[in-house]
Amino acid sequence: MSAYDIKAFMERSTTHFWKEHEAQLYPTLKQLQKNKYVGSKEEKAKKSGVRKIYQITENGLSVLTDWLMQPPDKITYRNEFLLKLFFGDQVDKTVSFKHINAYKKELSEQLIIFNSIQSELKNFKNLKRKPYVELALLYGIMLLEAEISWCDKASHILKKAK
Amino acid sequence: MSAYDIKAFMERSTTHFWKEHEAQLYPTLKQLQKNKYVGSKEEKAKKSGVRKIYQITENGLSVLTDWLMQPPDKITYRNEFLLKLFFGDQVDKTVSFKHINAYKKELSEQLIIFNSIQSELKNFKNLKRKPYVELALLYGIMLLEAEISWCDKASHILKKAK
DNA sequence: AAAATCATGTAAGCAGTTACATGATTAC
DNA sequence: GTAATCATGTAACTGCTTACATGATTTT
Repeated sequence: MSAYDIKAFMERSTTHFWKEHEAQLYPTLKQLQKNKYVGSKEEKAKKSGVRKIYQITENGLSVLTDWLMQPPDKITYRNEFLLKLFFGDQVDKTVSFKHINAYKKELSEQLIIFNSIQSELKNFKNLKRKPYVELALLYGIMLLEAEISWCDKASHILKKAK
Repeated sequence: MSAYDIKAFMERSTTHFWKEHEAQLYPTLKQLQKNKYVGSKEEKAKKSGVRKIYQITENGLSVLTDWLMQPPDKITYRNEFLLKLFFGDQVDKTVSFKHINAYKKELSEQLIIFNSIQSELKNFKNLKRKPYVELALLYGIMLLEAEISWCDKASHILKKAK
């Protein structure tokens, strides 16, 4: 794939749990090539100039699978929404209600999208990767549902608080 | 509070949704003071040297409350666990099972901790901030429960996948 | 005697973000 | 004609992480 293709692929598939900026993608691929984890060839681009097509090397694949097999690193999780809510006593209570309601709306919209992706996925019968896509999607759906139900409880807690 | 106090406070309270490294804390406070958002005075430290006690200024408080009132920014969410699982087709299926089981174990241990914090919190009767602490804690508990139940479903999906 | 706590920070390197720059083609 | 798509990247800045440095006191 080209950097551009990778970007499009990520936007379609990993965007909800892993994003990269284009400005990070180009130098990263260059670095990977320097380390011989990927090779590249050039093609005529559809509209102008050249497309650089990258392909993983044998060594790159072995490094990748090694990485996939190791337990995931604990990476920093940050939730600005919760941070603001946690210090909600510094502002008027209506502010927290607004934040919760806006958050719930976003979550609900996202859930609709995930549910429709799930329906579409059922039509793909002979996709080898299907169960792995399903897992990630189900994770998204279940977490969204939990967050939505938290929103309702949270509003309730705030309401009865003096 | 001093930088050291802030660090201790964060570890007790915000650690599950916002962490900062000490090495970030010291220069950040310096920057805040330069911008007149905080002032500082020096005290004798308990064990050796001096303690720098920071206090928010009027202007700092007004900037803070303005920030609290604005809807949260969408910050990058990254989940390395899901990323590895998503590409689970590149490695043996047992690898994904292991990842899921290890993840579930971690979540369960965390849930026990959160539940005990929740029990303790009930004893604090006249804490003004209590409902806001409760909200954040409940969020953690509900999300953990959802993730744990996802783990079981995920194992099941993988089991019936060829 | 060693490790943890209290308390301050600096330095170096890597990662992430935003803005900028270029240019053809295609869809509205 | 304007916006979106295809396709590449660079530059400048900001943020994050790891390691290092110092030193007294208290707990194990």
